[in-house]
Amino acid sequence: MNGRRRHGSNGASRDAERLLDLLNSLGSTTFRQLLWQKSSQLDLTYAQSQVLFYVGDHPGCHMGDVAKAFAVTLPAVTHIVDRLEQKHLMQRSDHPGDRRVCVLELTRKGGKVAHELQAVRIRGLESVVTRMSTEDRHQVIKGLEALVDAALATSRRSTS
Amino acid sequence: MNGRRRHGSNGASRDAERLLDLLNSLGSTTFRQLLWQKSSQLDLTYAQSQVLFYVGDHPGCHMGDVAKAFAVTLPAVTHIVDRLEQKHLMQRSDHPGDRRVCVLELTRKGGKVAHELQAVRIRGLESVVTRMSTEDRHQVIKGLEALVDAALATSRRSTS
DNA sequence: CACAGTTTATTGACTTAACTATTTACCCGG
DNA sequence: CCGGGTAAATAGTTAAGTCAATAAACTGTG
Repeated sequence: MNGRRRHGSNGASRDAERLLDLLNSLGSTTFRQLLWQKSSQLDLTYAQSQVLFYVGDHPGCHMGDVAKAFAVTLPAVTHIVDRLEQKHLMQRSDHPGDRRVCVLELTRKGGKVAHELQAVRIRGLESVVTRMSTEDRHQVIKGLEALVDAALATSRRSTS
Repeated sequence: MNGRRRHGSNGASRDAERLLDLLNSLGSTTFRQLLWQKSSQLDLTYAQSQVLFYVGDHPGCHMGDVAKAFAVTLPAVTHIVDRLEQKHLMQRSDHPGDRRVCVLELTRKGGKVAHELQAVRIRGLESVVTRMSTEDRHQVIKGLEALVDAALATSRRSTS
């Protein structure tokens, strides 16, 4: 059924195009504002918020871990952590056993801010999700899971 | 079937959380590299590529249109267009009938670069999409369409 | 132990991109 | 012709990213 299946690449190409369009819409104005408007109100830039969340989820991580997670160089991380430390949201500590490395942790205040920010982001998404049917929600979640899996598999293959 | 449907908001909240996770994965390293690595090879930053694509899709647009599309201020657009013009990828022209406005267009070279970049992006996504089942592809596309629609509806409501 | 090499992070100098506030140029309505 | 509003540019600042060089500490070999 459903003729025209000889070249899978033809369908894949059209799907890829459509998907690119959708991802662009997603990355654009509407969504970014929905998810990040609160950050600027708290005097946090996008990059600072990202690092705040990462360290919140990975307490005890090193500078290099952050750099790898966001695919930026170490000096970039140094600057961002400097600023988060100035705002008393994050703390560098010594690593016992290797005095070269920094151990990163959120301060109590940092934890509170991260939590609050996450709550706002979820509420923003909720206001969108409640406009969707149960079916559509299920579809987008399942679909994105498959997409992310496929992307990870692809990148693993190409980097190994 | 599938009890626990009394408060829709409970399910919506969990869906929103899951969705946020997925969107974060999408925005992170893997995907950004897949879609934007070629830009830096061509000495184009993320912002410059975005504006290049926008003007390619909207020839004859004004500076203010670009600013609105990306939700940035006009001075930001001025600088980016300056740089694209230096690289001979874009051109400002006079608007006949209103000499305040700039009319933007890609040069022939700019059109070529935009086309090439788009092709690379699609190929990158193809390499991911071909790892997905037909069903999953359909699901993610349909799901994202619903999500984008819902987001646009939400933002229209909140800004009006 | 000593010394060479590697790894981890910081510093400095530079570019790009964003902002606010201000200025310039122009259109339009009285 | 003059004032109000709009489109873009300019000036000055901050943030984030790059590369290159440096500092400090671990590691492993002679």
